[in-house]
Amino acid sequence: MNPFYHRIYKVVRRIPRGRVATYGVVARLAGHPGAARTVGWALAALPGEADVPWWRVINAAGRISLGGRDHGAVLQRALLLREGVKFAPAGGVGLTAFGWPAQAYESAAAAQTRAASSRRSRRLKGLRT
DNA sequence: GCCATGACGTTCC
DNA sequence: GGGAACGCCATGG
Repeated sequence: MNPFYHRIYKVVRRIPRGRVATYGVVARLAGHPGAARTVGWALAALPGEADVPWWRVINAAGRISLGGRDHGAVLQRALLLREGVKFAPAGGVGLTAFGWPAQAYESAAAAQTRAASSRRSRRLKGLRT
């Protein structure tokens, strides 16, 4: 297990129940600001039986990123709901309310609104618009 | 060692 | 408010 992954997992384990953190924040806390993608990679490598609350990690928009990859998105939403995390009608989580650490989202609220969702699909699998 | 890919993020148009 | 581009980092071929 690489130290990077270990750092990431350690940070994720620190996320309190009923709270969520973004990939970017986790990456920052893990000592690798900007390595948000790597966080996703690390979480994707989780066996599932690991003691890491991966479902508490979402993107900066406050949304679940799994999408159509698996049906994991449904599972993740269910797990979060079970912990008391409420989803907005739009399908997003209020990071200013459930984000952890809260101080990391005070100024990030504006950004999340703007970057609600972006070019994911096209660049992801070559799907053109 | 270079190229392509991905559970992301921020900024510009 | 939605879409497109660019940047970052680690992994796999």
